[in-house]
Parts: sequence; C-alpha cells; structure tokens
Amino acid sequence: MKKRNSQGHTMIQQKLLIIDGHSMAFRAFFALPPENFTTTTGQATNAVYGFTTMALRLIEEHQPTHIAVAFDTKVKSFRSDEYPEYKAGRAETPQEFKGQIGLIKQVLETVGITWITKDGFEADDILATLAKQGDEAGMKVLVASGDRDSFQLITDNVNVIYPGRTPADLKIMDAAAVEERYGVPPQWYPHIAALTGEKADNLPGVPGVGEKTAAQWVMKYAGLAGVLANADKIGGKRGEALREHEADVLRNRRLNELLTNLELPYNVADLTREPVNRQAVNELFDVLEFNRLRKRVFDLDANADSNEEIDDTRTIETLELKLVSDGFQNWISQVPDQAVLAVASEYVKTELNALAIYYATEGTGHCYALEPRFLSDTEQKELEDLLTSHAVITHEAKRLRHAFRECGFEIGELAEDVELEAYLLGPDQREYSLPTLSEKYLQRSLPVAESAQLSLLRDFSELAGQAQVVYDLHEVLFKQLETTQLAELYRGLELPVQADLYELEKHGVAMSMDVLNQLLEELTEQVEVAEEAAYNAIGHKVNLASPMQLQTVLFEELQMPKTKKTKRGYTTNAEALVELYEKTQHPFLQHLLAHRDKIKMRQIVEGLISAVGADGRIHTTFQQTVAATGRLSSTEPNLQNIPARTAEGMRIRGAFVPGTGFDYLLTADYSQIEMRLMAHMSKDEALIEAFKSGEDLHRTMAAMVFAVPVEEVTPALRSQIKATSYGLAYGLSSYGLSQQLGISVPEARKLKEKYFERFGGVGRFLGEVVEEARERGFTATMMGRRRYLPDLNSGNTNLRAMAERAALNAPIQGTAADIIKLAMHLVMRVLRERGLASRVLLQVHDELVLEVVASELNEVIQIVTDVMSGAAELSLPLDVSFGVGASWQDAAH
DNA sequence: ATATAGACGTA
DNA sequence: CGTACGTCTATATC
Repeated sequence: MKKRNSQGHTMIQQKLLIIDGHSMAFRAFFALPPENFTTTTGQATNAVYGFTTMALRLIEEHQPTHIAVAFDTKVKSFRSDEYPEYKAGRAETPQEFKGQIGLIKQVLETVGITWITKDGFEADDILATLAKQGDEAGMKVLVASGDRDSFQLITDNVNVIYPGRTPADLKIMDAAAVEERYGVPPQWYPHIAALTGEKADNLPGVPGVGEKTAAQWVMKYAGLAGVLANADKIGGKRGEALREHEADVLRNRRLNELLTNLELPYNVADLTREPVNRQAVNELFDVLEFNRLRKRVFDLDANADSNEEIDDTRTIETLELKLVSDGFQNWISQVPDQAVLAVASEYVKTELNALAIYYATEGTGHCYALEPRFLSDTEQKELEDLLTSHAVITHEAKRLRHAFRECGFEIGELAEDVELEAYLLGPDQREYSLPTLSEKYLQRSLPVAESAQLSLLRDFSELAGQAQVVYDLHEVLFKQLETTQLAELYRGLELPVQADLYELEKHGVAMSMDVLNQLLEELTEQVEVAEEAAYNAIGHKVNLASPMQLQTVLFEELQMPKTKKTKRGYTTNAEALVELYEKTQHPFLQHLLAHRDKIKMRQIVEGLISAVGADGRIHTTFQQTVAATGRLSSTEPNLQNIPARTAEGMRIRGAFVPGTGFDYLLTADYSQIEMRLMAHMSKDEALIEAFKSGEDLHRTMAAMVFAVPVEEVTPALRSQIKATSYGLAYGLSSYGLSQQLGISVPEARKLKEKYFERFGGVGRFLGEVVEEARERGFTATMMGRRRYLPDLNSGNTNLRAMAERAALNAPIQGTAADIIKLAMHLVMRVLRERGLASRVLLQVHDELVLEVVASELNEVIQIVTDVMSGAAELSLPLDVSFGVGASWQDAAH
C-alpha cells in the first residue's frame, strides 16, 4: 500500500503487526483437536499449527512491513505483586500447551519474525509499548490480541485484530467499532472494564453495574477520574455501590492499564521481516510434520521480495454503482434474465418505505432504488414480475413479505435470506443486522441505517450500499454453508419454514373476546380478594409485586427464617414462600401466593386482550434466529407460554378458538420426543425396550431401575425416574436432583448411579456428546444443525460447566426442533396440495395447533398424524397424539 | 425512556 | 448447582 507524501513522490506506508503470542496460541490450542495434530513421536502441535496459520493469514492479508510477537514469561508480573489474587482461580495451563510455546518461538525464528518477552511484564505491555512507538513513527499498526484490554491502544493509526468464535474469525476493531459495540471511545474501554470488573482476571467490579451503566457514566463524566470525582453526585444504589467499591475500581484500573514505556531490546524500526531461512524451515517443519504450511511460508517470502517493486496504481473500486431515479420500467428491461437480485429494504414500523434492487455484471454493480408507495399499478406489477422471475437474495425475508403484503402485493418464492444463512453458521450470535454481518463476514463497515426519511431529494446511496452488501454476503455465507454441510438444512428446511411462518403469522389465531373479558373480570376480583386478605394478615398495605418490600415484611417485620440468597437479599419466589408457609403457617404467605398466581394470570389475559387485532385474531411473530438450539420462539405476544399446567391456567386456552369459516381447533403433539431421541441416539437397548413396551414410559423405566414388577412401581418412584430422565438431558447435577426431589445429595447420587446401571447407554452417549463437542468445537443435530461451544475448553470452571450442559442438551433439543420444523412444513404442504382450507396456526415446540373445517376433520387428522410420525426415521416410532375441540383448551388431550 | 433484577409462564 | 425461551413489574436513573 502506498501513499503520497508532501513532496509528491510515492513512498511505502509502513505497517507494523504485533501479535500477542500467548493469547493467540492459547486460542489455537483449544480450537484444534490435539489428536489430529500429534506427530509420530507424540509431540502435540495443535497450538503451533493454529498459531502459524493464523500468523500467515494476517501477513498474507495485511502485508505488514514490520512484525513482532510478544509472549508472557513465567515470572509473575508487577500486577500480581500489587494484587496477589490477580488471575487467581484460573485453571492451570495444560502441560501440552506449555511445550508448544517453545516450538512457536522456533518457527518464528526460522521465518524471520522477531519475538519478545520481558520478565515481570505481560505480553500486553509489550504490545502497548510497541504500538505507541509505531504510531509515533507514523506507521499503521495492527495489534492482534484476544484481550479486550488491548482496545485502549486504538487510535487513528492503531487497530486491534480481535478473534471471534473461531481462530479464522478475526475482527478488525477500530475506534468506530469499539464505540459501536461498547458505547465509548477506545481509550475509555478500560474505564468501563474497571467499573464492571473482569471475571477472567478475578477482578470484581461494582455490583449492579454492567457495560451500559458504566459506559453511560464514563461518557457523562468524561472518563473514570470524572466518574469517581463525581461519585457523590450519583445517587441511588448504584452510586452507593460505586462509592463503596471505589478501591476495587481504582485497583482494576491500575491493573488493566497497559504500560507503554517498557525498555525493550528492539525498536520498532528493528522489527522488519528477515528473509525466511528455508533450510531451517524445512528441518523444523519435518520434525513438526507440517507439510502444506511449508509452501505458504515460502510464498510469503516471495511476495515480500516483490512487494517493494510493484507500483500499485490499480483502482480497488471496480464496481460502478448506477443509481437511477426514474425510468423504472426502462431499468427493469435491461436486467438480464439470469441476474441474481439482491434486495435491501427500509421500513417505517412495518411499512415498506424504500427498496433497493442490486445486481452485478462483469465488474459492475447496478442498482435501482425506489419508494414503493409511489409506484403506479403497472409499475408495481412490473416489480412483482421482476422479483418472481429472478433469483432473489434478501435480508429478513419474512419481514419483507409482510411489508409487501401491506403494499398490496405478495411475493411468491423469495430465494435466499442472508440472516438465516448467518444464523445457521453461528446460532449463538444474538444479532444478525446487516451492519453486523457486513462487518463480520465482509470486513466492511456499513453505516447503521438512520431513521427513514421521506422522499423529496433523499439520498438512496446508503440503501444501495446495503443491497450490495446483501449480494456480497450471500456469496460468502452460502459458500461457508456448503463447506460446513449446512446448505441442505438451509435450503431444505429453514428457508421453506420461513415462508411457512409468514403464513402462520399472517393468519393469526382467533380469540373469543367474551371468554377473555369474563376471565379478566373474574381474575380482577380474585386479585382484589387476595390482596385485601394479604393486607389484613399483616395489618397494613404493601406492594405485593415488590420483592424488596416483601423482604422487609417477611424477614424484618415477621422475622421469618431467611430463604436462599439472591444478588441483593433473599428470594421471595413461590418455592421459598411455600417452604416458609410450612414452617410458619403464616396466612400472609397463602394470600401472597394466591395473589401472585391470580395477578400473573390476569396479566397474561390483559396481554392477550391488547394483542387482539381488528380482525379479532392475534398475530404473533415467530423468531427463527434467536434460539441457539434451532427452536423457534414467539414474541409480541409470546404464544408459546400460554398456561397449560393447571386447570385454572388452561381456562386461558379456552379463549383460543376457531375463526369464522372454521369449526375446530386441533392440536397434535409428539409424546416424549426428547426421550425418544435420547433412546435413538444413545442406542440404549433398555430405553428402546421401555418405549417399545408401549406402557407408561416412566413407570416402565422405574420398574427396570428398581428391579420390581411394573405393578409395584409407586407414584413416588415413577416421579423420581421421570425427574432423573429429564434432568439428565439438561445436565442436572446430583445436587440439583436432590433439590428437586427433596432427597439428600448422596441419595440423589445413588439414584443416578442406579439409573445408569440400567440405562448405561444413555450415560455413555451423553459423555460422548460432550467429548465430541469439545474436540470439534460444536455439537450437531441429526440434520446437521451446529452449535458452537467454545467455552467447553474454557479455563473458567463455571463457563465450562455451563457449556457442557448446553452441549448435552443441544443435540437433543435441536434434533427435536429439526423434526417439528420438517413436520410442520410437510403438513402445510400436504394441506395445500390437497386443496384443504384447514391450516396450521401455531407451533409450540413439540405441538402444532391447527384450525380445521368440520368436513375436513378426518382427513386432516390423518394427514397430521401420518406426516408428523413419519417426519424422521428412528429406531423407535415417533408417537403423535392429538385432540380436537371448540377451543385450544378443549383440544387438549 | 432505559437498564437491571426478580419472578414466572411454556416445552 | 437443569436446557431453551419472552414478558411483566419494580426500581433506579435518564
């Protein structure tokens, strides 16, 4: 890369790459399975390999003229002197890792890269010192580090390369990126970290203060010093907590400040890349048994030599963006038949405000942007034809479908959706907005769309840029789906399901206002009665919905025994209240519990009432990209958590009714699908047999475990086994099981052991699932859906245990999600093909709710049960049960 | 208006 | 100290 200096002749812009050797090697170590990277002599090389590929990639991509790698040393740093608990609680570094650092240093030496350590300091401090020197010397500096503390180094000329989930996923963080993500300029990032604390380094912060609050304070008072100076002006609990923990905050800040004035054995100018020592590389790579890497290393050298001679005058921007403000039909006529059209859209609420359509031909991008509300009928027809006759790429297609409908037209087959693609590639991300995806997959920043503006002289270039990003994203994402064997799941399942969900949302579900109003009236009455009774029991009013006020009443006024601790006091949840009632028999507790119950019900009914639309139906939104396991979720309102467990709660389901033109609601659900999948995937013969007996599953299993005849299984034994079975699929501990069953921990442990004696295959399976996930980095469902769990290798015991439980559960919950999605899609397809009016309205994880015409009832039941039970081929049948009725309540079974 | 904690509904 | 979700209320602070 070149730039012109003031004298007018070209000079090379110097670029310095500094890598945190330890942190990058550590990530590589955990990302790559050691058994694939062990030499014939037994030397583990996964960290060496991972580090080397990562470094090569950085060099190839950024072509630095100067480069250095910094390492920590064994000598404790000054930070530990200041705070002995620093980084305490971290797991011991694995032995196989330690040995590889030496090898990495050897690799660096053979390829001509400088490495640096300094006793008493951390690699971070070396990075900071070099970054500062580089910046001052006018160099462009890239700092590769997995430590967020390095963000404080960012300036106009210093960027941080921060690894994402996988080692291949490297994000460039500049000032804008940090501000976008954390809400403060980079130099203040450590101020936030000091306030919130740092778990990994065992540095507690101010309780109750998270990233948002910290960022707000720091911005308001212009830095941490200002925050502390004005601590007395910050009122309330948080202000109090801040003043109380000032010492912690100051300590955190001292510890996370990186030193920029270390005496190092090298100056930045010394850090040029030396030629690769080919012979040494050959010898070392022979030992390491790296073969493919050799060529990349040698190529690197060749490029470095020629780098200085190339006069790089090519324009990088080869795309010409054509923006047309009129002549829509004329533009359309020029679109080639085989062009792939990327669509970007801009909304005001749900309404489509503007649209950009983009396609690329050889070296040129073409884009047309328009505001659909100004289209004439003919033009609108043209647009429909254009979109239906071409392959289309979108972002959030379901939203676009709804918006198109509001404009007065429907789009049939919309092909690709980059949001779904990104979701399948990384289902744990909580956000798939276009700017986020652009940054992550294209390393291109995209301005976050401003609020939509009205036409008059508006600038469409931003929207055009978005359409181009949609187009480019698909190229990248689909390729990645193919290499990860996810393309089939995407095309064959998620895309069709998205179109199905659009239909579900469009239809909505009819509500009986009479039932809702009746319920509201009753519940309001009951709430008032319980409230009154509660007040009388203690002799005064109190806000029953305030845990804080309740604590005062229960533990101070009434001096009741303390319950389990929460963050700021003692719990007042239902479980604890029941326990307190058993101990104290105080009537207040009864009334409080009744009040909780009734007010919760009323709140649900109120929510439903306000969600009923003008058509008398509720149109929920199904989220297809939020649940990391592959499940759907439902929002505004959530129709997947309507009460079902109590008769009282079920009455709310009585308000869900067939709409005009329909006669019944039909529900069909999989019975015990997760346990069946456990049986199938674990191949546990006893469990499969228990299912095949056709008798009550938990009862049969209890008889097997306790070696008694089925008739002798008591309800208590049955429920113990039931709890154990479901608990296991969630990674339940002996402690948790003991809590749930009200038995001692040793008893719970014994129960688990006994269970596994009979169902050994289940235990083996669960163990294997976690191990495989640890090695591969992800779990997979039967249909190949992945969930990445990098924390399986975390040094943090808590994080690791959490990831292990998620790993146990993800393949089971995820496979069940795959199956019901497929079943739903097939049911809808068959209903459509048969020309039936009956239709699917809701999906509740293992259940479908349909609205049925009486004359079609038998056929629909047949279709639903056949299709659902046939949706997957397992070693045991998928049982489906169904119910029909005049409401969701009556359709229960 | 917005963030956080606590509680609780579903599979 | 059991997985996966969403929503409501209180509370504190803007």
